[in-house]
Amino acid sequence: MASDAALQVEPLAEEETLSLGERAYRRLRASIVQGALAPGAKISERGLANALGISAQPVREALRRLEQDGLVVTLPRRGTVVAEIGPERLAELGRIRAALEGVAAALAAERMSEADLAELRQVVRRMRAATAAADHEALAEANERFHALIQGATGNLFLIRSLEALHAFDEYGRPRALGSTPNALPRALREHAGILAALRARDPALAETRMRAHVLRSLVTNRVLAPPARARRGKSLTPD
Amino acid sequence: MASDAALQVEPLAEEETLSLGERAYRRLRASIVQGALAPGAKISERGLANALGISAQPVREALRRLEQDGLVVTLPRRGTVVAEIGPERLAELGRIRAALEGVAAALAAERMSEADLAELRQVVRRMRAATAAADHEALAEANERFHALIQGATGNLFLIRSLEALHAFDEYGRPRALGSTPNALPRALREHAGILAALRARDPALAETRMRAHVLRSLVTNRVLAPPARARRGKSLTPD
DNA sequence: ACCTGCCACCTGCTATAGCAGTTGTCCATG
DNA sequence: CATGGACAACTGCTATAGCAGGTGGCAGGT
Repeated sequence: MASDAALQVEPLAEEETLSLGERAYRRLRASIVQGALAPGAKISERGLANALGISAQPVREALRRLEQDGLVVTLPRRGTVVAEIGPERLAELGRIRAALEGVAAALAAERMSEADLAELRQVVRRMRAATAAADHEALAEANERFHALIQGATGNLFLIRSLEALHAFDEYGRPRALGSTPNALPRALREHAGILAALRARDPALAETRMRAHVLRSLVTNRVLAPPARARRGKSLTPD
Repeated sequence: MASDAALQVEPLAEEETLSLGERAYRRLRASIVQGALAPGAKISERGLANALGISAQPVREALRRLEQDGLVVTLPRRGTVVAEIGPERLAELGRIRAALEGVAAALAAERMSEADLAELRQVVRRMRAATAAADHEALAEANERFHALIQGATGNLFLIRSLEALHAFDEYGRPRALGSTPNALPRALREHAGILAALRARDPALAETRMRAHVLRSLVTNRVLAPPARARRGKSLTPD
């Protein structure tokens, strides 16, 4: 009787098996970047603890990690507050992310396995279809997979963790123009294809350049970075 | 257990006012990058705790932060082990650091105050004297201050924290050739002066290029990066 | 000798309690 | 009325205790 049931493998609920500290970390991070916790708001370990129905240690652990991410700042024995993140800080983080994704692409060009390259080709193929159908949801998912594949191919934990933390800022603010220019989709597709080509060619420098330009351009269309007015001029010293 | 002997490291510093978690974090990180804790070594929260004479919570907190840095990896309910960091991983981290320091230099070129620029000039002046006198110790200290000033000028917590974590890897391995080429010192001085010039000129692109090249070159002379075989293929940072 | 199942021990993980600074309020005093 | 100081109520921080899951070894059965 029960033996049959014992053979059944658990459905293994997806993400409910995480530690409380990890869940608190993600939840708090989401609350901050989504604006539910306004900048400057005071955070109390105990307060948050019984608000979440858990103990104070996991909360403290989460706050420490958030502090390392720069999302909160805690003054010893005085309190913890949500850090102020203005548009300029957000732009800085975007530029940092662009640089890191560039390095990731360079490393991936050297180390990526053929299997990963094959999956990447599939992803770009899905992107092409989604672009033609203007399926934004599928496009976002494919885009996520695209970058995750490249980052994962590096195998560098520091790089992956850092980019994950930066990725959380993507939905900061968020009245970002959905109705961007109609040629933004095809352009992004071209850029992705170009990155894939560089990876297949095992050209680290080219992959890095293209990836970085892609991320920067995407940040510009999302209004987090200002359009490069004169930044692209010759890099000569301007005499003062 | 066997890690008890490995815990004996430097007196570290006179900072007694830091939290136990913070001290445990730095101490453990130093033990790992200095090789006192060999890769693959098992770390027990309780074991470390009464080896350090403190409770288990600060230790756990430190381990979580080290995990985010990629220095340890913990399998839930099974144990925590020191991550394997081979030469290739070290090279990756060096390239990441070069990219991040480049971004820091670009941001500093835009935001740096005149006071910071003045101090930076003083630091370069000290470097020049130390280079002439071949005073390695003063040179290292000035170098530290040079980079710290630039990073601090960005005011970006994420950037500063990440670079601090990466900086810890500088003394990983460490049989690095002290008797490097005799022209290494003047070259480093020229590079620092060049970076300073770009910062004074408020040229982000140039500052980034020079800073990144400087860090990469320094990593090459320290034997953590392989010399660029096809070095004349410039990594153009400005996308077209 | 070999498999098997149980059990002590280990691990990370969480909760509770209490310490030590900091801050704000309220009453006493000039 | 203004001012200062002590007390109460916070805060982050640390220690202790105990839970749940995983591992290894030892005994008992085949």
